[in-house]
Amino acid sequence: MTLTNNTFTGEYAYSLDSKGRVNIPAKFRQVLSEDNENTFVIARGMDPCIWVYPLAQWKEIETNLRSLSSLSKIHRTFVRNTARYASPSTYDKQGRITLTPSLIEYAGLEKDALIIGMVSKMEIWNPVQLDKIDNETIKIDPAAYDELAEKIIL
Amino acid sequence: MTLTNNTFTGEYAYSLDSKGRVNIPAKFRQVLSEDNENTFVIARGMDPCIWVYPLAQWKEIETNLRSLSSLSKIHRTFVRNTARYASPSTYDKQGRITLTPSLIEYAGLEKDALIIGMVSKMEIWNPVQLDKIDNETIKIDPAAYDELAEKIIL
DNA sequence: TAAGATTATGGGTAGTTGTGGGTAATTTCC
DNA sequence: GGAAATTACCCACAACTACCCATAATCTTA
Repeated sequence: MTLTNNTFTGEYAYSLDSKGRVNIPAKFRQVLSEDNENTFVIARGMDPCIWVYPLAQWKEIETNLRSLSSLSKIHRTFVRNTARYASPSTYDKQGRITLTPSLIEYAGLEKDALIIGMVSKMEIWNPVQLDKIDNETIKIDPAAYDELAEKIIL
Repeated sequence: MTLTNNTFTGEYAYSLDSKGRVNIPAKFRQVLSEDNENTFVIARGMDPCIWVYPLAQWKEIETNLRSLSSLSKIHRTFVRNTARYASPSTYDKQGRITLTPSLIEYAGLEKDALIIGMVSKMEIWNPVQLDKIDNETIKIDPAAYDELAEKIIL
């Protein structure tokens, strides 16, 4: 089964160990292209979860961030909020990355960690927290979905 | 784990010692290219913090400053305020740079120093002061912020 | 189904990193 | 020119992290 490079789908349940390590699903590692150097960049998600980018993907974001001049306050704030919580993590021989205490706290992670493929990146959730968000999602304005329908063909 | 050269991300809590020294995060030192000669240039940030540039990066800024005509009052003021408080600092065997009393005072630094990767430079903050700024950030135009996010984070 | 391979999880150890302080060289000032 | 103060360089220890190995669980394949 040869899936597209650097494309992540599916849901995996792992545990966070006492040293702050979580496994990266073997299937995700298998589709990683060489230029990612076995490395991911973990960052704060927009929801209370951790975003995990393949290194190459993150580098593109970095390039965009570099183009923002620090003379603008909103630029400074944006760069700070984005870069501040981002940190690279190479997976070990067992296929685990180490999360930072700051991100573990942000995502409210305890023993269980749910990893979700988000196509170009992945998310790490506390399963309990995700359930909560899922229930709220039902309340999303149907009109918003209609608007989306014009952009995405399902 | 080889991240892009001269690119800084993440947040690190260190302490300022009695001699005005702070550690430069090991990860930041590792990605420094040779031509920086283990040297940074520290300067006043636009926010109440210290900006720390790799030497090579600062040299580019100097070039840009030179191109600003002194005929304009705004230019003169800008160049003066930028150059005035800038000073180079080479890190010692333990990886620490020495800050100037003037900059320590400007950033309101005491015992704790928070170092933040800002991609092409880093910032040194008094954590208390940064918290304050963070709270003010909420007042930033959310629409402009979202627009930026959409443009930068693919 | 059984054997081998792969995957998930836990823990030990050596090397690295952060922090404090000491000493010699350099600069400043009277 | 010499004393005091400042700066640059060095050493030492404690805490932490990256790397390695071991074992258990799961999947693959013959």
